[in-house]
Amino acid sequence: MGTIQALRGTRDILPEEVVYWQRVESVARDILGRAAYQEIRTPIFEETGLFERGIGEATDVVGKEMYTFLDKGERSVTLRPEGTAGVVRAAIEHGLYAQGGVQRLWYTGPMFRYERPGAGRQRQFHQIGVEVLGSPEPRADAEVIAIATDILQTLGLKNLHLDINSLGNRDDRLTYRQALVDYLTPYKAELDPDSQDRLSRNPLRILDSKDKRTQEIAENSPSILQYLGPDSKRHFEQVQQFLSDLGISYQVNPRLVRGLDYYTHTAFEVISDDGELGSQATVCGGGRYDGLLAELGGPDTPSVGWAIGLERLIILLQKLQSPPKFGLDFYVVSRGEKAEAQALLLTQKLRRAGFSLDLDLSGSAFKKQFARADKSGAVACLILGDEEAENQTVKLKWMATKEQQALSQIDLLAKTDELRRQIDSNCHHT
RNA sequence: GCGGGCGUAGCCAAGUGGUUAAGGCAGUGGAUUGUGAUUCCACCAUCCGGGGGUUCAAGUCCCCUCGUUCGCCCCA
Repeated sequence: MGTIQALRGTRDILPEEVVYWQRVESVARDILGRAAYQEIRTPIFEETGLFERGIGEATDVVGKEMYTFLDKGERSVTLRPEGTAGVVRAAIEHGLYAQGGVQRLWYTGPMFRYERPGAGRQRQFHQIGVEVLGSPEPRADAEVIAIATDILQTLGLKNLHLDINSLGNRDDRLTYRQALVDYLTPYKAELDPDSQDRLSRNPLRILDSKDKRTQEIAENSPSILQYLGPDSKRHFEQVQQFLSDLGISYQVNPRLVRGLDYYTHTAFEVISDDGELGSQATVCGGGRYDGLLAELGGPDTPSVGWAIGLERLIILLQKLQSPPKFGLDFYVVSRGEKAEAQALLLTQKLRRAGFSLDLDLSGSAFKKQFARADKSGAVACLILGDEEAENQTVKLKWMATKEQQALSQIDLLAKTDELRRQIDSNCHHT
């Protein structure tokens, strides 16, 4: 068009959609607040090395999806591709772990990954996430899952399921990895090309290949669960027990592996069964990352967390609910120089008194202004014309009944309590 | 990064080589300068995402490009 438009993979969230975002944020804020989680805000860009060390250089996220550039001081900086690394960095930097046992934190904001955009996948996308630092206990795993479940449920989402798995500790994983490679190597030629490549690079990921033949082969592969040591096994069993106690249904999916290197023990995903999201059906993903703080130079601090993909969540929400309505108290109609001036004043005064008012600024004919008043959804209409301006009065018209009364502007402002009651009783919006 | 679909006004959308690019919704102005509906009238794309090419002639064919969408990869 010759005009500038939003970059590929970025988009504007227009007022109509923003109401959903606000709803998600307020539900999450409320639930997290009651669970004693504190909000943390970290920078949107960080030193590149943080992500290389934290997420893992072998991962696709780090290897090919980061927005990395040199700033004017020749530092390599990266737009954060996820939230955990920054939160952990901040926790170490400020010694948050030292302030007694367990730190419960949450965050929200934009993340950046250079990848092919699609439905529910943007280059700039948004997450809300939690991190519980300092508890090795399975109860912590269960708590964060329960909170995620609560948020999604409160928002009214349906047709979601929870998959969980355990990746064990470092040793468990190494042993298993070898066993898996041993099993798969004889089939190498039959695997799809991607998986052949992954055999040496990241064999666990072969387990959730979409290729049919690869799936058949993976079907009979050894399960990670058979390779968990006694402690890992016990941890995983306890997490499951707690989830059952909490009434949260889940399924164990031994093929669930996550693409970020820092995960240990519990890994989980909340997945939508609706078709809306296509192949990007994971709404929430997370797990335990016991080694990450130490990896980044902090003290040994077992931790667990998750992130919800907001774009995906909101796609589901929009299919489910009509947008929340903004309840307007008054629509102000005025015509004539004096009346328009008085209307402006009266409007401001009523706004200060706590009412919501839309002042028609078009200057068009009364008929048009009334038509707009009708569409605005306002409970009542305030009308000022030459006559009212002359007498310092105003007409109050109830939209639902079309009843109309004249009263002095002073009276109107004097009886705001009564007005409030009348509006509330006339109010059909929720 | 790879493979397929799509791209006409704010939105939906007809049009498939031939004069001035249907229609609907929304919007704007008006039907004797003050009342929400309906109706009526007028206006609302010098242009079909952008660029190039083929042709006497292109929104309609070809190429490139941008965007979008589906699948793969990966992830939330």
